[in-house]
Amino acid sequence: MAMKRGVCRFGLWRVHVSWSGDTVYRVLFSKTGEGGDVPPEFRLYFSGKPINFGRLNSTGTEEGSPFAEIYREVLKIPYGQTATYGDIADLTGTNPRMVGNAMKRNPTPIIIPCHRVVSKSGIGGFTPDVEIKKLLLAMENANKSGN
DNA sequence: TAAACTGTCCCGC
DNA sequence: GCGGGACAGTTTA
Repeated sequence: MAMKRGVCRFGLWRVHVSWSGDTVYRVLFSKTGEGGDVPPEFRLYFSGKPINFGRLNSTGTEEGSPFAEIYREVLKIPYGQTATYGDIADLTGTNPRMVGNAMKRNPTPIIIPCHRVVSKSGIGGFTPDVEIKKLLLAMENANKSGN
């Protein structure tokens, strides 16, 4: 199956998705770009629907990846809720620094909801821009309970 | 308030 | 192929 590439709008940002069928290979944020198809889950999610991406597979989460266990725990965080780096570190038997590292290396943000992992005393960080994280959390918080 | 701790990836040799 | 530095945090002194 040929890999497709599409762009979905999220506020001022554009979400570039490389995917094929029900597998997502890469999710990137930028301020430019348009056109192409993205999986329907993305359009629903960015339109404010409290959906999950359970149908979609994403690369980087398969066994063998050093961060697989961390990603697996992050995937369990429900829509509209957050966990701290320390929580994930505790669950996976590593340390918070490692969790932040794993989030940064995460090839498919949104699907792996790294924006739901926050610092114990703040929002933490986000690549390429923490502003995206703030927007995502605000959106989920506004829609999680029937709006 | 400052420093140690941690595991992995990336870059330079 | 190997070694040093960097990193989206937390805890302790």
